[in-house]
Amino acid sequence: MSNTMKASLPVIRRLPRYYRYITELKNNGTTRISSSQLAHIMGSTPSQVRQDFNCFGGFGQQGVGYSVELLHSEIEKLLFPEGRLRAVLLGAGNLGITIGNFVLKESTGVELVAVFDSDNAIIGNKLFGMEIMAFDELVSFCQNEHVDIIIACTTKEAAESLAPHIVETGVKGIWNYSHFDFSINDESLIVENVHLRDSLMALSYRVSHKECPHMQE
Amino acid sequence: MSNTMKASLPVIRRLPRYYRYITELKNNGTTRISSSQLAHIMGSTPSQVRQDFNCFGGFGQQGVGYSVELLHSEIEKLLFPEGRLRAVLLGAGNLGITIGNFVLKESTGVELVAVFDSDNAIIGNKLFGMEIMAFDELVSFCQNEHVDIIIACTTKEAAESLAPHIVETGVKGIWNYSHFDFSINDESLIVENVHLRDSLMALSYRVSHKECPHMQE
DNA sequence: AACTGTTTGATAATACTTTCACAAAATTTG
DNA sequence: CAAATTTTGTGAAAGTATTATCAAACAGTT
Repeated sequence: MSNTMKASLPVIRRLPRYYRYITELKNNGTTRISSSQLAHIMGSTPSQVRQDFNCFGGFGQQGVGYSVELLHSEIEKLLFPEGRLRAVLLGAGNLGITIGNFVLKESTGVELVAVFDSDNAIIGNKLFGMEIMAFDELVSFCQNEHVDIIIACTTKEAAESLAPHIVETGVKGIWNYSHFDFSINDESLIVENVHLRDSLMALSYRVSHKECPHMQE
Repeated sequence: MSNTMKASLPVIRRLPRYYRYITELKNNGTTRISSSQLAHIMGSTPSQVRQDFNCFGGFGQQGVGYSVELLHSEIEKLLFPEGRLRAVLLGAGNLGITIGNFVLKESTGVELVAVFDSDNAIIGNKLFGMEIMAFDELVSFCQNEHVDIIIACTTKEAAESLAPHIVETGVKGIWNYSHFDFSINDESLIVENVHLRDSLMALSYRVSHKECPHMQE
């Protein structure tokens, strides 16, 4: 116990899925699970399950398996170590409203604290019980209100024009739905892209070239 | 010219981004680009650009570089070789409407041909100019109307109950927004997951553990 | 028409991820 | 209470993906 190797990105990406299934198991009343059972559920291998958990110190017990309860709480601590993250939404259009709703209703670890838009016609309107603010107010708001992440649901152009000010806001991450790629290596700023168009195109390619790799995503 | 090695998933995932930037270059009036210029734009390396394009036969010219026009049309052919794919939307809720809108307005390679939902209160209503159909009609519709992909924007439960019928529909792929993992190894059926919650959690982890890998997504 | 500088395509080297294999630890059984 | 069984943790091997290297190909120049 205590192999302090750093988690790689593939491991981090699997963590939420572990969390999803383990939460389900916990709600089912399952108290224990082995790496092979979990691998079966996850569609991976027992080795990978053990290797993955070992990145974080390995919370299993030899000969016994893993305690569902412990796994759940440990992974939760990994995903949300400092309580809920404070997020602001940029762009109150169709997509922005949907994502905002999603964060409010379906996300336990993130709370939405403000909404911004560039459209004067809707600035000042209420959305999710908050007054929509103008983009000019973004930097000072983030600085004063300790915002952790920006959720970018704007057009490519809006995102591009906001990009130079992002560092000033002091946020640590961007959940990016815009077609703009925030400068990929700003160090200290983590960008998680959700490029819907790219995802759909990748599907299109794979569907059209069926002999494609059998790798699971 | 003609190194027929198969494209790996990471390469396929980069294709849409190449396409995005190359479309931009084309619209800018740029006619030629070198692997190093393109790598700079993409945030990758010249080696990777050349390696990637070589998976598809390599459409550059030594000493000269790549023709933007040619690149654009070749990648387009790779992404959408058989014209537009026919898609149906499952779930006409908040998310479904947003994604449906996105496909209709922002996607060139995919067309939306029908919408389904389980809620009797909205079945029969018009959405995007189409009448919302019941889930029971899904299989026969897909069989008769040659549907290529299903866009799943339903609840986990709805997706789970539909899963056993998916094979019957004869679709080739699923663009999955539901919290349900369609059985990962159905062979012949390609699933592209857009797990918003997982993506947000991964961001949360990375933001909270800033010493995390500097790998670009 | 030869020379120079550039840039690809292909192969080799490096780095990263996943899988394998087995010793150590715990439980169960005779 | 020892032997058999289970199952983790870990280090090594195998498999992928990325980056570096370099010869061959082309354009432009004198």
